[in-house]
Amino acid sequence: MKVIDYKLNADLVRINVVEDESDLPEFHRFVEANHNALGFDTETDGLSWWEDGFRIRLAQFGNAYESYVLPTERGGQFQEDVIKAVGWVKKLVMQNGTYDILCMDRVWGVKAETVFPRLLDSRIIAHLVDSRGRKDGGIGHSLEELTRHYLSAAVADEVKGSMTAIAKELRVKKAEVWPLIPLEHEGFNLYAGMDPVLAYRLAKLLKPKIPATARKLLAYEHELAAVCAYMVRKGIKADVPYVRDRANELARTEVHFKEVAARLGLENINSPKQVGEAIVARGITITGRTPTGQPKVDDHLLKAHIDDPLCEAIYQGKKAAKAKSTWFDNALNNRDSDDRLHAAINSMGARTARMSISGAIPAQTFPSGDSLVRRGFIADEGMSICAVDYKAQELRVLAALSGDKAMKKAFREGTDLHQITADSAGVDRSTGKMAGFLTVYGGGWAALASQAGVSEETARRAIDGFFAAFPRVKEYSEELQKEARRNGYITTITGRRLLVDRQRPYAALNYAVQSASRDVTGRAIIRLFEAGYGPFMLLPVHDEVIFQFPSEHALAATTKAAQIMKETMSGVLIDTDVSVYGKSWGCGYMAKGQYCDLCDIIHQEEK
DNA sequence: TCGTGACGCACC
DNA sequence: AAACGGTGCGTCACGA
Repeated sequence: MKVIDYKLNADLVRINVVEDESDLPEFHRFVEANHNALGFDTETDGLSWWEDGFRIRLAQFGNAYESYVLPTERGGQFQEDVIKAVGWVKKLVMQNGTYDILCMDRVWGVKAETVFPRLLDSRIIAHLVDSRGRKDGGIGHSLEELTRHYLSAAVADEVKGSMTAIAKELRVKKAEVWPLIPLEHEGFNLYAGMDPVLAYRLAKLLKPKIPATARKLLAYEHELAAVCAYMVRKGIKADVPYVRDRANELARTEVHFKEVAARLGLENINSPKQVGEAIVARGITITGRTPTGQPKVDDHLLKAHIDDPLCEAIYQGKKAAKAKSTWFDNALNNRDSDDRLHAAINSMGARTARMSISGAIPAQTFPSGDSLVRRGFIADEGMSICAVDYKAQELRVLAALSGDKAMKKAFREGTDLHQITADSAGVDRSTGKMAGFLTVYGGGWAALASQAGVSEETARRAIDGFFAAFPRVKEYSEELQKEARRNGYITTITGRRLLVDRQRPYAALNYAVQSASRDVTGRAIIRLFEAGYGPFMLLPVHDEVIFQFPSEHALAATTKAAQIMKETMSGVLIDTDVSVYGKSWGCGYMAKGQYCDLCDIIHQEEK
């Protein structure tokens, strides 16, 4: 046994590094003495846990004062004893436990279902205490950020710095250090050994800080994280030939337009500076400015001058390059050995707790107008991709939360809400629609004018018209702002405390609506799981859930799922829509008349 | 060389 | 009176 003593403020923390099998009895005694609750963490090869040959190099258990580091990479008794301890400890305190649980499931075959019920996640607790990231003026939710704020800045610096120093020592990039570092490296052992201690301490310290109204969310958030992890574990099959074809096609497009740009004297289409200069040189005036005062070169400008060959080349070239790398290369590079892709779902991503879906399946950014990207995701043999989405989820939630009579009535009777706004304001429907959405986002007439491309006067009329049609919405927003000014935070309908910036009280309405909507989807995901839909759920995307069902039962099963997902909030039905796509996710996004080579049919309906 | 901020763009 | 909310990611440009 190697012992490292470390000072955390006034406390001494002892890190015991298991070196050979004769050290294991002492580890057993430690686990037995602490079997009610222990901090836990692993150190792995990297982040791509789905790759063959991926290793869990170290596993660490600890309480507030002591930890044990075990070299699981050496397999045998070390790995076996860690698996036993993981199965035995009543409460496992982890920082972002989803990651370690997925690793253990994949690498060791420790079923995630056996670990999640005993997880206490310090990140979930921290989010319920203060949902803001560091950039938003909060503490943040990473182990380093939480340690720095709640425990010790010195320890945060040292632990973070230690891996940077080791990378330097080994002459590799920081991201490459994990598979290379020797298991017995003392700095690595220290870094590893402190993690479960910090997670354990943070959970203990932060749990009492959860606002009383939000305490009931703790169990729910852990369940939700678990169901999301099960979806991540399963993954979605990629249609590799399709994805490869698109990547190659986009590469050709990119090369072509880069050559066009080069002939016209522009070296780098991705450099905003170069692009700006080149466009001005062609006699085009750039009026827009970025927040830092630079000439604004964006989609809007390029589209306005799409007749200019250089503008067209920049626009098309950039678009192709971005699409290729973000969606197609990403998919090809992150497949597992069965050509499945595994998203990273952060079940409490945003400050409103809205989930984020990123990594190998950045579903949040998939183009919604066509099948280009979604076509690359296919159902398993004999299955069909299906989806249930909420109809105008945020507006229905707004109706429920505000209690606006007219808005509730519109949803009850199925009348067109945006037309009501349009009629009230004397504007066209699309402007009325934008006024509604923009109001939920806290926007005003100026934003509407620039976004909808209408005059300031029309924009003012549209916003006024929206509030005239739905007067309770304005009152509700004002009530929330008052609450935010008084307390510095609002409490959502589910009891979540959301801090509101003093300078932006108008954001309170959006927070309330966005967060309540997220919880509508979150509760639905748990109901689906409890009803036995777990094996068929593939991915949540904000206001929808993607499934695959056996093709012969697809419509019936999706319809049943849609029933389960529906709920009534303050008398407003948060209604759902059913979609049965086909063999690929893209089948639902195909244009009318477009032929689908997978399903071997011509699509009749436009999305 | 690496990390980070700025920017732009894909979404809900 | 007015106020554009929330993400992830790729690239460039800059500074430690």
